[in-house]
Amino acid sequence: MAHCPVSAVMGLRERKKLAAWRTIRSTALRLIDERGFDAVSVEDIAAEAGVSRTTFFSYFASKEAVVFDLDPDEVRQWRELLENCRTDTPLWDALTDLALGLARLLSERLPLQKRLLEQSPGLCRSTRGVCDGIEPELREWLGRRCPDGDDVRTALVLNTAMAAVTTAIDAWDPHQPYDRLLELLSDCLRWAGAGLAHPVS
Amino acid sequence: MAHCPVSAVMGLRERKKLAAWRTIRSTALRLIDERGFDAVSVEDIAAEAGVSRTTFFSYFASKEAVVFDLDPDEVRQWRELLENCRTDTPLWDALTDLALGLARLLSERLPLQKRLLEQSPGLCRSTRGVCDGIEPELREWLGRRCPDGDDVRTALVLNTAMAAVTTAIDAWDPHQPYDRLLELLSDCLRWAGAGLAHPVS
DNA sequence: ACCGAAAAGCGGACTCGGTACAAGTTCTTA
DNA sequence: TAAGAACTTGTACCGAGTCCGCTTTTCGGT
Repeated sequence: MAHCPVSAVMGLRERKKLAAWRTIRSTALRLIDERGFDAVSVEDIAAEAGVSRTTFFSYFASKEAVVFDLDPDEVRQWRELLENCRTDTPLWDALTDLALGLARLLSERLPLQKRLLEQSPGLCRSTRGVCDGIEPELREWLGRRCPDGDDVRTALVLNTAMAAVTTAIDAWDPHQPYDRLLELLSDCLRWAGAGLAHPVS
Repeated sequence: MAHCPVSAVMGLRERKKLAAWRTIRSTALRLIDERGFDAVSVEDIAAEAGVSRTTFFSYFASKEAVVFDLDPDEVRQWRELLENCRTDTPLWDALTDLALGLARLLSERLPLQKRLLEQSPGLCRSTRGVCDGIEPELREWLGRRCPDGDDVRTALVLNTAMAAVTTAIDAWDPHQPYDRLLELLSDCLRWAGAGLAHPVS
């Protein structure tokens, strides 16, 4: 089997699993886009995707997760981004680069997610946001990078960076060009980095 | 009836309502403290408080709300804090004062809430946090104070301040003295105000 | 003191998200 | 090819949250 690259890397099982994941997700996004988050039940999604409700929950931990979870490919790329991150640049610059890199990575999915958020009140009230999925790994990365730093300060840096990213995504209108989002991200991170107590620079 | 101060201000109806609110809330906090958030159902709370499940939901919009909602008295004091806020001090200083004032206001309830959060995984995953209840009014206050400011920057200031407060509350151990929390709040707001890109000052 | 209106409380039925489990099916691997 | 792991499925169950029709309590005017 060594001559067949795909099945050498991924067995049939894994390939089917990924396919099912993507079928469920795309089905869900389509239905939610059509009817709104609250008007689509997990049953509907499962039925339309040709799986059982049980199976849906074996792929996604919650109904919101099907909107916000990252594709395994995206997770892989995000991990690469984290690993290839230079360690000699100042921390805040590194975080800014990561945020912009992530935004480029998600350029396909983010506009849709933004649209769904806007037209689904139930989704806004949800625990999760567009970029919450990456937080645990980012937190771990930060801990590795600042092993002997003040824990409170490290947590503050992370939470503030997340707040800046959230603010930028919030402020962005999905009808605007994607570059506008990158601009907002860059602005928000620069402002937060420079200090909100100072006047605009 | 004008000679009776209490019933002049609040009719029997209102007084009963407030009493019921406080009964439900204190019952809920006691049960949750004893058994943990996830092991107490709304039924349990309602039964123990001597009301029906329906009535519970007429007082609190969700199960989490019974933990996080502010007492009407606290809301009143918080509004006074907002109104009496000086308009000549720099914005970030005003926000810092508000945060510290709020923390003093909630000194009774916050340690308990923090304890409940620590021992109830279901509560952590919740949409709401300890200080989310005040956000809408704070946002409105901020809009009134900066009517002609850049919307994105204003949103960033608010979100960052909230992140700083959340970080401080997170970092605080309820077994520590309450002054330690005020210290953490002050530190986090100072750091965020000075800019996370700068070294510690 | 009484009456009609408004507000609050109640029980019950319902929807839906999420979990547990036991059985069946499909892939892997030795 | 057979044992066994991984995946799917139906069913039953729990609890949060909503809706509705009904009764009880409070309020304002007479």
